[in-house]
Amino acid sequence: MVAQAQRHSGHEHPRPRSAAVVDDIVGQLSDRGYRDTEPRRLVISAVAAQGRPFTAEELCASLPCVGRATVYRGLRLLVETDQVCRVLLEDRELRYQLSHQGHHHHLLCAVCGASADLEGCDVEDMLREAATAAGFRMSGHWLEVYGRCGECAEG
Amino acid sequence: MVAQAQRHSGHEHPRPRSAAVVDDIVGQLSDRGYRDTEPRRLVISAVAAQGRPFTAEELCASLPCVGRATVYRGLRLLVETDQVCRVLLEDRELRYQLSHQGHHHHLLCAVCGASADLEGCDVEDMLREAATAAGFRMSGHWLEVYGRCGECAEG
DNA sequence: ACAGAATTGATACCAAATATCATATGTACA
DNA sequence: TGTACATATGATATTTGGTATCAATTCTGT
Ligand SMILES: [Mn+2]
Ligand SMILES: [Mn+2]
Ligand SMILES: [Zn+2]
Ligand SMILES: [Zn+2]
Repeated sequence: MVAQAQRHSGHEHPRPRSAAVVDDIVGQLSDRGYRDTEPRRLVISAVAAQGRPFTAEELCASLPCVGRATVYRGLRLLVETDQVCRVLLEDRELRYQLSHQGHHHHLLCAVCGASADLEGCDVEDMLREAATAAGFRMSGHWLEVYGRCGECAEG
Repeated sequence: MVAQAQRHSGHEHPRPRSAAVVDDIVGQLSDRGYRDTEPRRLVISAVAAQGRPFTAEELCASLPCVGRATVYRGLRLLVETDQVCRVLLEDRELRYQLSHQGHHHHLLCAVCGASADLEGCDVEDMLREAATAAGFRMSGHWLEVYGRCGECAEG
């Protein structure tokens, strides 16, 4: 059974102790040898403040005091360390959001941009089997699911 | 059961009667009101000549006598009319290949770039169910499967 | 043929992202 | 507590992939 997990929508309440989230992520990075810098904290803080999937450019716009290159680098680092996951919209626009760890996929609302995680990827076995049947050895997959969230489906 | 379909690899023999493929596609386009033009035929012919997923830029390079805009427009038209399908690599590079009709997904070899179609998308029901459980109404999905083809898996 | 719509392609333009590289800053350690 | 030096930053230039313009050309139906 695929279970619904964290919802990311503009309607939810502000994340409790956003500073704690930042400290946690900075800590994880420190453990891996990455420095604790002011611009980095600003990027992480801005990421944590987003209510729904955001673009790199949106993040840049919300961080006028941080260089563009630094924002992009920070985002890449966060993705590489699994702190942030990438979300691909139907029009191929790339967005990001805080990761809730582990391999999972996204339900994306085409109307309001909200997303929900589909944790526990049950398609995995089916895909591996199909890949084997085709003579392939599967190493991974990418899946995004598009539709309308409950609110946007009404009307 | 997900079945293996057409293989697209550099190792296969040249497609028989490539001209027939072009005529067929031009015919389909004509039926929909699109004109039979020389540049269009050149684009279709080049598409049909590819042995594996190709980028728009690669196609442009192989068609120095056709304008870039025309190549892009031709490719877009072929995608819109389901003659060609889009393939997304792990690094987000967008490629194209002749479509074997209907909704399906791709098995992509990370080593040699070969692809195989997974026809009959059995994940559909599972995803719709999961989406419903999360309060979404699913309208579509995008799935790519990565790995190694039989040849590249050896060694 | 002809008219008129569709198509083309040179060019300009745009957005997203990366490469450069001189400067600034964090961290380990003497 | 200072210092050395690797790491990180950010202004800027560049690259990549793709779209908008628009005058000229080419199809297609009559
Ligand atoms: Mn996610
Ligand atoms: Mn395909
Ligand atoms: Zn919505
Ligand atoms: Zn291969």
